[in-house]
Amino acid sequence: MAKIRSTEQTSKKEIIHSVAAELFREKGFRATSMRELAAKVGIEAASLYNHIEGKNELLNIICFKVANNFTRKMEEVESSDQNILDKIEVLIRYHVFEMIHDYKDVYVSDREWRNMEEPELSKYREMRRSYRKRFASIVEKGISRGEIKKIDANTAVMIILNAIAAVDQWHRIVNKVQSQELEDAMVSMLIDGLRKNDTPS
Amino acid sequence: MAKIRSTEQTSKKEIIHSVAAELFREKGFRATSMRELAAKVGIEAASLYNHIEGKNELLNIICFKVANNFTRKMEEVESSDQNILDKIEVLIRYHVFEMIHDYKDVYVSDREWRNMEEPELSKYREMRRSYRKRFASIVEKGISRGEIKKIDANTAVMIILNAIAAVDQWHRIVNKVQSQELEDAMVSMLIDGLRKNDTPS
DNA sequence: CCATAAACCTAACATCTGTTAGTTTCAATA
DNA sequence: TATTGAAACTAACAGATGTTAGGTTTATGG
Repeated sequence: MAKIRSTEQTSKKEIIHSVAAELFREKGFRATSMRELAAKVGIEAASLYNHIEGKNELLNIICFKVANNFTRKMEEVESSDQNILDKIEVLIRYHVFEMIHDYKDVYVSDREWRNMEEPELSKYREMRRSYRKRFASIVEKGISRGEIKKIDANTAVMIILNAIAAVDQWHRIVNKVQSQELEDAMVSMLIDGLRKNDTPS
Repeated sequence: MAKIRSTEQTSKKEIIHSVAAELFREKGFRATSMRELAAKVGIEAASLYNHIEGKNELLNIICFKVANNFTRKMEEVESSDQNILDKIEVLIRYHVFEMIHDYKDVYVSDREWRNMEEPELSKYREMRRSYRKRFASIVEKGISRGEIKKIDANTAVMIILNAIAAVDQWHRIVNKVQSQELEDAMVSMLIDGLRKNDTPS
């Protein structure tokens, strides 16, 4: 049917999405042009539109894919019967895992979501808000049960999420340090930061 | 000399810089147009050029102002004779302080510096790299002295800096929680996360 | 081997971008 | 009151942007 009907394993559409995520991460959504994206894929800009709807769609798909993953995990954690600090540890480890295995998309969804347009923008904002709220609820339960030191739950969640969140140097560090070691360091610092000090110095 | 020779206290140049920082923070550097900036200042786009050199200059000034502040503080801390955990606490408190009192600029310098052009871009990158390296050196000394748990120093610095770094919700949280309370929560979580557990559970 | 249709191309559009040129305005000064 | 000069304006530039229109290539199924 076409020059390359459907490439070996990954379709051209997938390639475009992957290259787009890479460029969005590297230069930002606004700073990435369709001509640049096309060039990196190996075709002309106009040809992109045989595979995708437009530039905005590329960003939308990235953002909602990531948001859905985290929402799904949150539901799983909420319905488990672990104690609070274990729940938080599971969430932290999941963030690190996603960061390592889906780096480009997680980074882009975290830094470039503002560039979405309505109505997707509002929907994404709401998912983000909801996730943080549910995370904070877990922390608050931990405080009331005495497992977690008295601290503002929203602040704690903000600290945790940002600590893990997108860093341009993340992948560089992953290559130096073992990813398992990184995950443990993250958990160690953040969980110990939450834990109530039974033996204050 | 002119319609408004020099406004009450703040010059028009200062107003432009302030509005620019606000827009850059809210929408990003690339997504902010000179016409939009001008409209918010209350003049035409071309009139901006009576006060500033261009769009890039606006970003350069913001980024280097912030970078210089942190570099200065780092020198101060390095030459003090506090113990390691106190040094780190001072740095964390300074980050929080800057974040609260110079929110827009700190946020922009953290998220939008990529949009600078050479040679400023390289210079800024180097300042950033240097700051993190010096921070990591402090952490490493803390580890070798046994004040800090064994942890990869670069990872720890990355966690700390990102935990504090630009959050869109930062100022909203500041309004709810007392800023002093926020600072203490930050220090509590991050310092306890570093501290060596003498009494492991 | 021909019809098909996906995938590519070139050309162009309308709009937005940062910036410059040249002109006008007007309060302060001489 | 005439001169001055900062600060504003209008108009326009040159280039980049996302996207569309319309024609061409190419591999395949009948």
